[in-house]
Amino acid sequence: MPTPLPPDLFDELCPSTLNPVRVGDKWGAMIVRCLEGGPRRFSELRVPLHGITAKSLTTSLRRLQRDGLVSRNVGAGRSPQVTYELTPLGRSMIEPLNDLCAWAAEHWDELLDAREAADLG
Amino acid sequence: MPTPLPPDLFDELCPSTLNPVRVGDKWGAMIVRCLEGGPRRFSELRVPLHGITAKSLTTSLRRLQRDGLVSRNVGAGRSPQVTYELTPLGRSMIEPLNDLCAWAAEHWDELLDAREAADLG
DNA sequence: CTGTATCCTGAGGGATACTG
DNA sequence: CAGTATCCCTCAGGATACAG
Repeated sequence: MPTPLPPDLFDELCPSTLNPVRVGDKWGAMIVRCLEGGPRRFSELRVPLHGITAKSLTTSLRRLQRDGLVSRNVGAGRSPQVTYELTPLGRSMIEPLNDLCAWAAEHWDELLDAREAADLG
Repeated sequence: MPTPLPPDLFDELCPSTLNPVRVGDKWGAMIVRCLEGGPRRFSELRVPLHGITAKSLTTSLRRLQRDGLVSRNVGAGRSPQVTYELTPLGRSMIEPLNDLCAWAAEHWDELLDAREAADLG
């Protein structure tokens, strides 16, 4: 049962981005986390990852599919209806991934402060 | 108290690489893990990360320094003696990072199989 | 030993336009 | 709606040579 996606998951100042810890390509970890709540449609994923182009999202999704983390399911209607979903393997990644995100969130201020201090000196 | 570094930490087929899960830049996570055992010298780090050029290692180390994860210490001798060490912040990252590495190691075969199957079909 | 400087190539990834 | 096609540009990062 999907829960609503946040409107703006990707924000340079948001700890959930895992910045400066990037997992996979630029969007990989974010997409996995977006799928934690359940299957999502292509256009639905673009909202929280605001700024992502269709091309980039496609590329990242294909990459996750290739590694067996995400599955692609095509609906039966006349109009396109495609959902993406975590595979069991993908779901198994959620816990350690969220833990790393939690670390980033917890130490976010320290990371920003260190970076700011380094950029001054 | 530093323990010996493995001679070949970076291997495309080695689960410790976190491939296809890349943290930070190409070498960031590997370096952090190399420093888990204690302070290391520049040239010492190049061994397990075999293949890394001085330039790439410098770049990655500077990046980790900038984020406050690694500190750089210059020895007092006449000849250059530089060691790199995890900061408290860097050490706090070890646990979630190792957990993610453990996940990759545990599911390594599945990841490789999925990739191989995808590349065939 | 610990880097820096320079060159070079490929991959990442955004913008835009177009398609079934 | 869910992509694909094309263009283009930046940055990561390897090779090599050189320096303090």
